[in-house]
Amino acid sequence: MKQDVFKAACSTCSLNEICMPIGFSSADMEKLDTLVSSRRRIQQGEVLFTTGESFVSLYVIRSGFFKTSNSLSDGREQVTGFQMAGELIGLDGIVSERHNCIATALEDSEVCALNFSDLEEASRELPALQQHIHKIMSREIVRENGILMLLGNLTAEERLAVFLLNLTQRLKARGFSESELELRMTRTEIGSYLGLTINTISRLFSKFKAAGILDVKMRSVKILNHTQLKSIYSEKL
Amino acid sequence: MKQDVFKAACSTCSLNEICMPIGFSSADMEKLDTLVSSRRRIQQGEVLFTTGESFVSLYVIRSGFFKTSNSLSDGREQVTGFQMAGELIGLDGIVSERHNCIATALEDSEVCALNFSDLEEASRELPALQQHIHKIMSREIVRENGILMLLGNLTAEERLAVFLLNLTQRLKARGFSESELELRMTRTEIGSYLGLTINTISRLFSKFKAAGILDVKMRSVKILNHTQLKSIYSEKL
DNA sequence: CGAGTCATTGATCTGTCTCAATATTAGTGG
DNA sequence: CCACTAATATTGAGACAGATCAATGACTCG
Repeated sequence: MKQDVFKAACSTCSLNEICMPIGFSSADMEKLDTLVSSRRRIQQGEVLFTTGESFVSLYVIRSGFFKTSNSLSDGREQVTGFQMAGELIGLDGIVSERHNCIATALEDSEVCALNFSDLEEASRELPALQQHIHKIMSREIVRENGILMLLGNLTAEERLAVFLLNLTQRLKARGFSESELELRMTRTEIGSYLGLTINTISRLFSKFKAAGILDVKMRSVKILNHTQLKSIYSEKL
Repeated sequence: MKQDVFKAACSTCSLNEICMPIGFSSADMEKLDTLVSSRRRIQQGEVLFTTGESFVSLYVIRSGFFKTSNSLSDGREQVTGFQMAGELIGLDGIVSERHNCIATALEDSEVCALNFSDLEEASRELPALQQHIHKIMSREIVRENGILMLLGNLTAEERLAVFLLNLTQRLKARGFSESELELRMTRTEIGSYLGLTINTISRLFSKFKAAGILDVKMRSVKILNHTQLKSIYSEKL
């Protein structure tokens, strides 16, 4: 099962998160179609936008996988999120009208650009769209709250468990297996996201493997014991 | 200099962040005044809203000081932010229509409740308001990105330095001294926010004091050497 | 096949936590 | 105004999770 073979139909595609909030008439849908100003293909490793660039559009991932990150002047980076098909990137650019992070494709991807001014205009006429935008932004705030909790309170083991469960849950919502996944990111990137080092991540994978919780072969991960993985952190959350 | 003696006039008051984005006619301003459905006084230690409560309004802090936090089932809490006059709380409630954190007053405070449905309705007619709301939400996302960076990459010393500089900067923007401040939160709360323990915070204050950077007497902090405080982290950010 | 990137694993080190004792402050009622 | 109590803060000693350093192994791609 691969993550890069999504269909293009709107009803099943990545856009549905933003295009299809409940309560949309087909007339509304037509209006929405005009918002998608362009589609872009982004190759693995390519940067969709970067810090400081002027902000024009939000991007919905149509297919593929991205990371968002910030970098410190000493070269280190902080990964702030991983996004998959159907998810939106670029919200952090609104406040200053400049992008505030780096969005990098972790596999060959396709995105739809949504001109933000147009989106604002359309949302004035479509309350359902307006509400949807607010909810998406609020959801991002809540998501980041969750990571704060993770970085502030959880042990390395717990963090990796939460990370894997979150990934598989999102994949499941997209119709993929919840027990097998192909990691799109390096150990270093996972580590940065979780506030840990590559060594610790690697050791934890080995540990989980030894405990019979996972089967890990490089980027391919199989969850053998879902219950046990959950129990690693579930007493706390 | 105290933080609880803000004037009530709209032009200088806490509301100006949301009420006064650039480009507002006085007719627009009138419409905005109707949005403020109620004012509430919250005593120190009281909870303004808590996780799970149904979300109706955003709150602008008119005077006082709040913390927002989440709690884990084992009793520990993660402080996700400290808010002062003019700042907005409650954005995390939009997505699920339930509040997603606990907002606690750290001193006697006064807030203005903004009914969110009314706000959405008004923003359909006032593009400047609409844009302002989007920017406020985006700013919150960027703010949290900054904390992720802090928790993921900085040492304890650097975290406390960033924390103090951020606080004084915000106080300065409100007309207060940038070198003297009265902490409204406990060491434990600072620790939770920065992903550290009370012991570490206390030790750091002592260390900064010994180094001549700060003068600390319980909750009252004086910054003696701003440059040195900045230099603790500035090479990285 | 070779070079480069990425991952694993061991040995050691260190920053921060934990535990515990003590000091300071704030609040309460007599 | 003072004693009593609870909450908060400081500080030391020791422990430990995760970092760092370094060597090796595995995979990828031209």
